[in-house]
Amino acid sequence: MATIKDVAQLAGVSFATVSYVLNDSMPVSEATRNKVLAAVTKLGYQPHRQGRNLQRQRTLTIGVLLPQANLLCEVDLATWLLEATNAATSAGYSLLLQPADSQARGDLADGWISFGTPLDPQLPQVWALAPPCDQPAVLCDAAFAAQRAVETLTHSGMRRIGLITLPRSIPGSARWYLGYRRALRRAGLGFDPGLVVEPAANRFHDGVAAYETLAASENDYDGLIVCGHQLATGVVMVDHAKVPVIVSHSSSQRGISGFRWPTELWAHTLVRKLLQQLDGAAIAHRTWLNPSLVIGSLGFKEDLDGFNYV
Amino acid sequence: MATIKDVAQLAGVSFATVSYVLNDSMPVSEATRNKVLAAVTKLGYQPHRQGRNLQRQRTLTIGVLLPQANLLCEVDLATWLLEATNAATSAGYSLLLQPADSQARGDLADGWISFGTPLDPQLPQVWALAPPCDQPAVLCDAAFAAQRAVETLTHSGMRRIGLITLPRSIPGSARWYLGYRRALRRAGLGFDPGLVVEPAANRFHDGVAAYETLAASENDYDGLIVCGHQLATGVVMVDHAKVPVIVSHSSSQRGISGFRWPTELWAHTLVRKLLQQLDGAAIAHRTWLNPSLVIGSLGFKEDLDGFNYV
DNA sequence: ATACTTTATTTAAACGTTTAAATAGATGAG
DNA sequence: CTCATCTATTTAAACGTTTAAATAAAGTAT
Repeated sequence: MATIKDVAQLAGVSFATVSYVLNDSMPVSEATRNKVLAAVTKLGYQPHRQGRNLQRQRTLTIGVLLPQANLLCEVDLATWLLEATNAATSAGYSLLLQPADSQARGDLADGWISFGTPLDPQLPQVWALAPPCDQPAVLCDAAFAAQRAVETLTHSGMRRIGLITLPRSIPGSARWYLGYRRALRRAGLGFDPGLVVEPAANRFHDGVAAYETLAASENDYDGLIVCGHQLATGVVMVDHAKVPVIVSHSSSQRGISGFRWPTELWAHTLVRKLLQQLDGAAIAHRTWLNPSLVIGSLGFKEDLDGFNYV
Repeated sequence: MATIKDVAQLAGVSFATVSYVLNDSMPVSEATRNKVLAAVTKLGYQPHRQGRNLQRQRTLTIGVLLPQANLLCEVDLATWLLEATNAATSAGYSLLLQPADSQARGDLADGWISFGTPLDPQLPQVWALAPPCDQPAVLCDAAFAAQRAVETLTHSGMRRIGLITLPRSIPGSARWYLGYRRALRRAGLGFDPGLVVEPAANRFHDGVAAYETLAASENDYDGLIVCGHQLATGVVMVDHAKVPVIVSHSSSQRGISGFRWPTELWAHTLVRKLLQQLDGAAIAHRTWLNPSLVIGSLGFKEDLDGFNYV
């Protein structure tokens, strides 16, 4: 592995000059610059991260605090990580994984991000140590989705909207409920507890069970919202498409309406914001990213005329 | 952030002595050792990773090459990463994420691992640069699962076993097919192409379609194997439980038999092996981890007496 | 007591880089 | 021709650690 000294020797200059060329931190004559660059390419020289960091007091690394369990069932952690990695890499940084409950964060990274939204009151307790409070707040809110779903249905004339929530043990579940209630209030509709079913767990057949509970009850509903990928799969399986259904995750599986979560954009934005913050820029206090509703082809669009959401 | 010099000063010794105490690399008298340790705890000193690495030529970091798409549909990348992180952290290492197609790997990490199995011939082409060929081979093979599934069914007297494979576009799909054919051969059963259906894609309703194709064909089958989580969900949804079914992923959703993939153990073992390799130990050429078959309660166990797999 | 060994500690060099300060070389003004 | 000014380059210190080599202090054999 070639060092800066090898480059300097080959180019016949001092290694400080090489550094100046590479960092543009001092004026260098055209002639020497060319000599240096030639030597760099010839040797395939790449600056040594550790050595550079030692001086600059920068690690060129972004830490990711990884919770022991996937906190956010709206978004796929793998996709999120991949996109965060891409964003970091293209800025010359790399991503360092650290368990959220581990001790030493210290000087391993210049800044820390975490996978999760600070909105849910349940979330903080998952972090053993203090949460990364200086993380730029990029928010992607399930309450928005719930609200949007309700609005979509009420704009189309529905008045009694059923909700199959996530079990309350799941972080983030409260946001769905919150958005649902808020939207009902704003639409001037009353809240009927009989229209809300909370499944026992977040699995396929819990969705089926919840759906059957709702259907068997005397509560009539003319629209339905289902949270959670697994639950929704179960519901869609047994649903008779009598009323419009909106699920938490758009899926190509069937023509059901659902949300597309901006996972990639979210990760990307979070990393970019952090980098800006590290550069000393004052960043926006909060950035909101909204899931978008994808209208399906099945049992909904056909029933509703004048429907203009995309 | 306290440095080793601060500790040395407080303890009234040279900073080399501090280093010796902390690394046990030279004999130190009991008295000074105590003085040093007291100073360390008092200042909350933690050795600076970068500085240490510079000298040791070790980064104390393991790189993970992250493919742009999840290669292995048997295993959840998030779980894998989390466990790998835990394993690395407990050994004092951290995990660094790098896109598989990025250029500079160089000196960012002491060793590299990747998510994927080197068994499938399709896999290498996903890596833009050379695959991390010195990665310890910890293998978790879908062919084994397929084979085991066939054996389980044939041991119970089934003779005509249907297979809903993964689409061949998906890396790893070939392993299922391979194991299936191998097991048939070993069981002395002929191969009937009519019993194998390859869905168009790896989605819920492709599973449904594949199942219906198989059911509608004139080919009778007395057992069924379904690969892929999504496909299996679809199949299970429409299956009438007439014949025993084994799916690729055990799931608590319903009492269907399926495999549990040792994701955590896999990640853990891979990291441990790499660390041993870095320490200069000669490690086993290949380590095999096998998925275990979880027998479900539905439509299978009841039909088969004398069933002793767990 | 002197020389030799052993043990505990310190000094100093090294790792690969950046960067402040020093120096050399050229240019221009007096 | 000398001095000051500017520019291009080099020297050397620094970052936080490890570790080989040097030193000091003590113990043991002669």
